[in-house]
Amino acid sequence: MQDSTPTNYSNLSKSSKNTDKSELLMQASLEVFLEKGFHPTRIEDIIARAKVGKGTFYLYYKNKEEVVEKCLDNFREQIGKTLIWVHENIDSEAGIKDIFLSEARMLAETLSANQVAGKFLFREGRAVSSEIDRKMSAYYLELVETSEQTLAMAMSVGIIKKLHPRVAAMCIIGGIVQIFHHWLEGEVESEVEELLGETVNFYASALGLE
Amino acid sequence: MQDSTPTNYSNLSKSSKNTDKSELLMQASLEVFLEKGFHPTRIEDIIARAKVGKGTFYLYYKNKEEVVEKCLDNFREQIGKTLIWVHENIDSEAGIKDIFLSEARMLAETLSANQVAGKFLFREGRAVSSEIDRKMSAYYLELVETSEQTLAMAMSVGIIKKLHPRVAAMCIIGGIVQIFHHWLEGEVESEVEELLGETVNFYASALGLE
Amino acid sequence: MQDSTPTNYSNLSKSSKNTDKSELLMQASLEVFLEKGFHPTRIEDIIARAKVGKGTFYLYYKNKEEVVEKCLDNFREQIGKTLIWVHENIDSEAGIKDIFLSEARMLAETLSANQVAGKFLFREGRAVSSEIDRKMSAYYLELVETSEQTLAMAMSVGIIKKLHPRVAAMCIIGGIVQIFHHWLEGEVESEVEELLGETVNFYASALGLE
Amino acid sequence: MQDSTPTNYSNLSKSSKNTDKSELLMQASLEVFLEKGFHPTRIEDIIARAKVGKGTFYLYYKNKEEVVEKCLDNFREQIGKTLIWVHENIDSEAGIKDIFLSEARMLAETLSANQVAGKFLFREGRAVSSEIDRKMSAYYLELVETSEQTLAMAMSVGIIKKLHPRVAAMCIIGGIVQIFHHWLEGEVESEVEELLGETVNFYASALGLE
DNA sequence: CATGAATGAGGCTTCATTCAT
DNA sequence: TATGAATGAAGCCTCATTCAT
Repeated sequence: MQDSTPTNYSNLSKSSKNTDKSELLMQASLEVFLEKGFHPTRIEDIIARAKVGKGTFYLYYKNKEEVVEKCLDNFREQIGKTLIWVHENIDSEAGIKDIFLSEARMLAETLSANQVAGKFLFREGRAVSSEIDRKMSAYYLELVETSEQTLAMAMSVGIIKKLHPRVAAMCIIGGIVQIFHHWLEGEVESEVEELLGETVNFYASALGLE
Repeated sequence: MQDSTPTNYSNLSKSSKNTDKSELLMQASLEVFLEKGFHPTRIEDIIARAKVGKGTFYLYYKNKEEVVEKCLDNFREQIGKTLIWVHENIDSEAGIKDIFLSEARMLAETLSANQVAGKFLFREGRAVSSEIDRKMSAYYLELVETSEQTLAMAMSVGIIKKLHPRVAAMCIIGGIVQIFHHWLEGEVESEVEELLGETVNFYASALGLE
Repeated sequence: MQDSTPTNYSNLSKSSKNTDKSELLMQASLEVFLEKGFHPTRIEDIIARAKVGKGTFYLYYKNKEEVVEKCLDNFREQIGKTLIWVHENIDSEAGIKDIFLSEARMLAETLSANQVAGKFLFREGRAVSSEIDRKMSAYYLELVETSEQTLAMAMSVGIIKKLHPRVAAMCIIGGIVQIFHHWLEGEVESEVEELLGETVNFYASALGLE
Repeated sequence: MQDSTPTNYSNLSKSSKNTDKSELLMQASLEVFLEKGFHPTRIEDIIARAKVGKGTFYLYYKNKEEVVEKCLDNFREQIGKTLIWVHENIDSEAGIKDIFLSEARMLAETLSANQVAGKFLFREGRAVSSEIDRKMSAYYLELVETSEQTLAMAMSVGIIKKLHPRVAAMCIIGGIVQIFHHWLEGEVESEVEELLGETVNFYASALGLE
C-alpha cells in the first residue's frame, strides 16, 4: 500500500539517463501540444522547450506522432493500473455507491497526476493520426464493453435496475468522460469531492441504488 | 409540419449558383477530411474531389480552416433549428418522456442529414484550430448550461428528482454525445428507435420519471 | 536525309512549353553536375542555373536521380538512332574500313551533340545510384554482345581474322569508349578526323584488314 | 620468386596494431561502398561493419573520402609494384607475346588480391570527389603515356607494326581496363587463362606480332 | 585508445497561395 | 469566373562530427 506509485526510478542510474531524456522530451512535447495544439507544433518548439538539440529528439522518437502514441500507451496503462488496483482493493463490506466513489476518486487522482496528457488526449488525440484515432476508438469501445459486462452482471443478480446494459454503459462512460474533460479544462468550479459525489449520485439514481 | 426539414434552400435562384460551388467545395472538403483527416488533407485533395481548378477553391474559401468554421456554424444552426422546432411543437399533453423522445428523434434525424459534418466535427473538430476549439468548447458549455437551467427549473417545480443540476446536465450531454458519436461511427448495432428509447429510459430513470 | 535530326519541336507551341521547362532543367542539371559533380550538386544549384523557383524542379522531376535516368535514356536513344541510321545507310560498295570510319564519324557527331551528357555519364554515371549503375552495366554488356555477334559472323565468313569474338568485342568497345572519353574530356590534341582514322587503322590491323 | 607477392606486411610488429584498425576500417569501408555505393554509405554503416565505435573511425580517417584516397594510393602502389616486378624479371629470351602474357598474368593476380578495391575504384572512383577524379584521370593518362612511349620505341626499332602510338596506347589501355572490369564484376565466364591468352592474341594481332 | 550520446548545419521536399491567361 | 503553372517559405530529418567519459 505504501508503494502504490507504479513507476519507481530509484537505483537505475544508467538506464534512467535514457529514460530521463525520453521522458523529458515527452513532457516538453505534451506541454507544447497543449499550448499550441498538436499540428501547429514544430519539432523546433519541442526541443526549445526541452532545451536539447534538434537531433536529440530524433534519437528518442521517430516523429511527433510517436510521442503521442507512447503517451497514449502510458495513459492507458496508468488508467488500467488504477482500475486494477481499485478492483483488488475493494472493501467487500462497502456498498456499491461507496465502491463507485472510491473508483471515481482513484481515477480523479490518476488523471490529476497525468493532467497534461489527459487534457491533450481528450482534446485532440483523435486528430493526431488515423492510427491514434483507431487506437482511441478501440479504447473507448473497450471501456464501454467492460462497463457493459459489469452492468449486465449486476442487473442479472438484481443489484441494479434492469436497463439496456450497453446503452447504460455508453451513457455512463460518456458522462464521466465529459465531466473529467470539463474538470481538466478548468471549466468546473465545484470542489472535486463534491463533483465526484454528485456524479456518483446521478448514476446511482439512474441505476436505482436507493 | 409540411416544412419540417430545417434546411430549405429553394427560392434562392440567384445566389444559388455561388452557393452551389461553395456547397460543392464544402461537401468535397468534408468527405476528404473524414477519409484522410483534416490536417493531412491538402487543398489539392479537395479540388480533386470537387473536380474544380486549384484557384477556384480560393474564390470561395480563405483556407481549409474557413471551410470548417462555416461547417461548424451550419451544424450549430441545424441543431439549433431542430431544438427550436421541437420546443415550438411540443404536444403539451405529452408526458416528459415522450417529449424527450421526440427531441431525441429529431436530433437523430438532423444528425443523419448532416452525418459527414457531424462525424468530422465530433472526431477532430477541436484539433482544427484553436479558434474552432474555443468555439466548440463554448458550444458544449452552452449546451450544458441550457440543459442545466431546464433541469434546475424542472427540479424546482418537482417534476424531476432533485440532483446537482450542472452535474446532471454534464452527465446527460456527455452521454448523448457519446451515443451519437458511436452511432455515427457505425459502432452501434441496435436500431435507432431502440437506441433512442433506451437512452431516454436511462435518463428518465436517473431523473426519477417513473 | 534533310530531316535527320530526330527531335523536332516545331508547331508544338502548347506541349513544347512543358518540354521546354523539363529540357531546360535537364540542361541546367547536367551542366552543374559536370562542374561540381553529381553528389555535391544541390537542387538549389540546379534551379539557380535554370533560373526557376525551387518548386518548379519538383514539378518535372522527382529528384536529381530521375534527371540522370531520363538523361541516360535519351543518350542511349541518340546512340541507338545513330547506329541504326548508319546500318540503314551503309554503302554496300564500300570496304569494311570505310564502313567503320563512317560509323565512327557518326558516333563522334552524336557524342559531340550530346557532349555534356556524354562527359557526365562516362565520368560518374555509375555512381549516381545503383539503379543507374545496373542500367549502365546492362548497356555496356549489350554493346559488347552486339559487337561480338557482328564479329563472329564476319569471322565465320572469313571477312576478318579468326579471334575470340567476345574478347575482341570487349577490347574494341573498351578502346573506343576510352578514346571518346579522353576526347570529350579534351585530353586528346589530335584532330577528330585523324583520331578516328587512326583508331580504325588500329582495329583494322587487329582484325587483319590489310 | 619466393617473394612474388608484392604486399608483405610482416616484420612491422610495432605499427601493425595501428595498421590493423586502420586496415580493418578500410576493408569494412570498401565492402560497404561496394554494396551500397560510396555516397549512400554513412559512417554509421562502416563502423557497424567494422564493429567499432563511432569515434574510432575518426581516429584513423578524416572522412570517407580519405579512405578512398588511401585506397587509391595503395592500389596504384600495388599495380606499380607489379609492373616493376614484371620489368625486372623479364626473361630476355622470351618473345614479346610471352612477355605480354606474364605481365597480364601478374596484373590479374594483383587485381584478384585487391578485388574489392579494384571493383569499387573502377565503378565509382571518379565520383568520390573531384580530387579523386583528378587523380584517376592523371593515372589513366600516365598509363596511356607510359604505354605510348613503350609502343613508340618498339615501333621505331621495328619490333611492332607502325601505328599511331598514342591511339594504340588508348585502345590497349581502354580494352584492358574494360576486360578487367567485366571480369571483376563477374560478367565474363571464360577461364582467366583463356581470357588473358585471347586478349594478348588480339593485341598481338593489332601490333603485327606474327 | 575507444566509445556513443548529443548536436545543429544543411539539404530535401511539400504545399498553400498567387496571378497571368 | 475559372484555371493550373510557378513560386518559395517553412518544416522535416539526416548524418558528419565532437567530446566527455
